[in-house]
Amino acid sequence: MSNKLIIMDGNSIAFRAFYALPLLNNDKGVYTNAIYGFTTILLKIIEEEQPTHLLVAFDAGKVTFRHKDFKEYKGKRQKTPSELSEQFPLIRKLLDSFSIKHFELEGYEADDIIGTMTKEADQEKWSTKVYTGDKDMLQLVSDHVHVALTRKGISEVEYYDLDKLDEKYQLKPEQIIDLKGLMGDTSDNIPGVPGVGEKTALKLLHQYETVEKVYEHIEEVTAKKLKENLVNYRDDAFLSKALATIERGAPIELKLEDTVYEGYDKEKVVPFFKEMAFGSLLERVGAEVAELKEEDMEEIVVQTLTVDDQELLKQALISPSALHAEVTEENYHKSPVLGLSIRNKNGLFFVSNPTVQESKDIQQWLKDRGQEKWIYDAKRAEVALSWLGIELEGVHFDTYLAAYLLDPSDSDYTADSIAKKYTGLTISSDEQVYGKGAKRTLPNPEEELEEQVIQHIARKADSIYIVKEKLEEKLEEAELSSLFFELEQPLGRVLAKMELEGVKVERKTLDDMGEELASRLDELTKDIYELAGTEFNINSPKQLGEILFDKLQLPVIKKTKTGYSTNAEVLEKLEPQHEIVGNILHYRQLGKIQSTYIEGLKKVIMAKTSKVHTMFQQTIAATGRLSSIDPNLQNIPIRLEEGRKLRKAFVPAQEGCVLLAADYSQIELRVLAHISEDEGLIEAFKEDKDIHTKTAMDVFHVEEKDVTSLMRRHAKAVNFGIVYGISDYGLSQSLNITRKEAASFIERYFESFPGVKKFMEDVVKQAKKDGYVTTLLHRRRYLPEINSSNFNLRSFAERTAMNTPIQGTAADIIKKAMIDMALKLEEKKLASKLLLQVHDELIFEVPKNEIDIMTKLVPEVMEAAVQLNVPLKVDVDYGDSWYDAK
DNA sequence: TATGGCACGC
DNA sequence: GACGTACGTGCCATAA
Repeated sequence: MSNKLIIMDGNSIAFRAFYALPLLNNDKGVYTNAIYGFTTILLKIIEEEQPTHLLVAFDAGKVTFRHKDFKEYKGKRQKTPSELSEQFPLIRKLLDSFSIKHFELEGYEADDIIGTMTKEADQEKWSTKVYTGDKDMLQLVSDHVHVALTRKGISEVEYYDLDKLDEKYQLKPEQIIDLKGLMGDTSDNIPGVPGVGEKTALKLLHQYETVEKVYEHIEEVTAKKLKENLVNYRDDAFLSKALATIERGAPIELKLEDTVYEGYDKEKVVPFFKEMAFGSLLERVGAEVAELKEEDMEEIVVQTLTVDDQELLKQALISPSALHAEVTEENYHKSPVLGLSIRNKNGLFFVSNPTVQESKDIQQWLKDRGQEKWIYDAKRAEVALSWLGIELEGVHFDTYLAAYLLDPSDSDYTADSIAKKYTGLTISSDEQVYGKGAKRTLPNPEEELEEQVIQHIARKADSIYIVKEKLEEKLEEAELSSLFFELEQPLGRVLAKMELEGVKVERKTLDDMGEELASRLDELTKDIYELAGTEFNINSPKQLGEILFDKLQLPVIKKTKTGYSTNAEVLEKLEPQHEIVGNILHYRQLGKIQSTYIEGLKKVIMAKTSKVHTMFQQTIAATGRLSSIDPNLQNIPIRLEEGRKLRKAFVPAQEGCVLLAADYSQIELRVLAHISEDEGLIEAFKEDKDIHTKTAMDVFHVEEKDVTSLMRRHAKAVNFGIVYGISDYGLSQSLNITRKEAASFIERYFESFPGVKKFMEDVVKQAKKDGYVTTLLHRRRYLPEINSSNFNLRSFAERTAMNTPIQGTAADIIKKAMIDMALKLEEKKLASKLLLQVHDELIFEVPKNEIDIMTKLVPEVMEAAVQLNVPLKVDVDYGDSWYDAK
């Protein structure tokens, strides 16, 4: 078998991994992100390359022979953050556990070790590949030696052989040194020639091949400034070239054969992964240890309730009890309930679906609000049971919502991970029991369940019973109890009723619109094919890119990582250049309406009732906002008339009703005025000024009458940026201006609203100190990256610190308003119903005889949801469809 | 089946 | 040493 050697540039890969991944730490508080990333790459290499020999080279010592020639070498480089340097010993330990050779040599860099080893390997004609993030290494490429450069992220790499190098730079490997000699390298503090970047350097090298030859022909260089710089910085050019040259004859005792790799021993790797808490990687190396199957778990005693066993029913149906309803389908509006489990001081009980349906005792207990229940995802249980005609009341504690409030940035609130996270208790996940993806098989709800499934369902109630106390304590500690008991849990009930009520959507209206769209799309398609001179899939960005930029030779504005960018922003710039572009934009617009909204909505209308029943997700957004799925009713078009017409299909379900929409005007900016106590902003809202115009007046120092529409548009975008926490880059994108200009807009905004500036500074400081930010109602969001040494991660966390109190408080307010409104409707015995929430807007179905009272009541209640130091303002309108309630 | 590009809302 | 920029949902195409 032929030899295959892989050499990893240890420092470079570790750096890459460190900066590509968030600062993970394991349960001991040790940072592990670089180790984790390093391990993923390593596993990938082992799997994909199947090397016979493996070596990891590290830098050693701060001073290398390069410093003798140039003491500023790597001078400007910031010192390695401690969060990373502390991970290096563990990376070595990782390699030891894999029985992989690693090597370092005092006074030399990893580059030189790699240079020397690859030279030997090349002579022996070993197929060799170097994994690194350092472009310099491209100088090592030869027939036998290839280089894999890490790209974005950690696992994406780009492979270089001689052909690829020629294709990309039209250079030979040895010319990489010349390239760097001319252009320098700021990260290593290698000077190069001022004013010479990659483009110029490549041009020179394509013409003259080497630095030496460039100087031999220096008189031929016509560009005056360039020639001057080349002449003046001649020494730097040669020095830089020397510094960039990788040593290929370092005094290394290591022999090629010493790097032999014969596979790793699971017995050694598994303990290390466990120590690092690399759960997912354990699975990847096939550690059976992680596979806790239901049948392997200790069997627990579960008593199955029957309709007649009064004695057992008496034990099971008490207060308080943990209750779990196994609702298996993702969409709980159309899911069976496999059964219930109950855990209390008397033990653990299971109730099959037929028993639930039959037993009046159980149903009575379920709807008795005096019988306290602890539950996981009460809304799911309530809605699914409700579709079966069974009521659920008396939920005192929902572990799902509690886990969300305790850490709203988490992405996994499955019952098993909550149990694991808060009590260390291991129970099976649904995936382990039912399988996932195509292999997911759910038990037939008509048939008796297997013991394994009953155990699984029972264990969930068991875990709820155990984890509840812990969660309750934690909520109290984090001052989240009232948010939990008075806001989030009651809101869950309100949402359940909204979802169950559903919204009527007229299929006929959608059909008609769909037909018209289809024929217009047909026309557009024909025109586009005609203009393109060929038929292609307009929906494929890849094919579209080829047509626009290869065939029609339109200028490339932006690239994505897979090819040309063809998004609306790009197309709008190209629109004047070719007739086809406008057609494509229009096609996209109509196509979106057709596929996502017309066809998408039709799929989810329940035939019987003509209604759609969304699911409001209460644990997704870290700011506290809701989201809506299946269908998403929070993104129905409104901006453009063609899409807005869709709203005509959303109508009252009941005869003699209208739809009423009430939206908060500028709620986020009012919240900002309140929190920041900025005088100018407060006054603007007290006087109910047009806030964007007011912003423009202050930022551009003009009178109201002199505010142009452009100024207002810019001011509006700045306000938008403040509300959504976008960066100067984001603002520059949305206004199509330079980043500098955007930054100066933001600066001028802060000058005009000093209170806002102070708030932003204070909240970031506070977040750095406490590690989290809060909203008006104490919602909390942790920002572990706010003290990161990584500029990007830190900046992002800082913007989040500024934005979350604003957006989160707005979310608190409308949630409170929803609860208040639900109470009001009940109290006043009104027949009006709350149907939808769209972040700052509530939609009701209102009988005509209640229109007068509701148009008054809804704004009143919404505006009084909380008291701020500026008024809240609500606009209201109603009509025969959502379209007409504008 | 997973991922990327794109577009809709706030 | 790298670099990517409110969020969430859902569609389509494409690669794996």
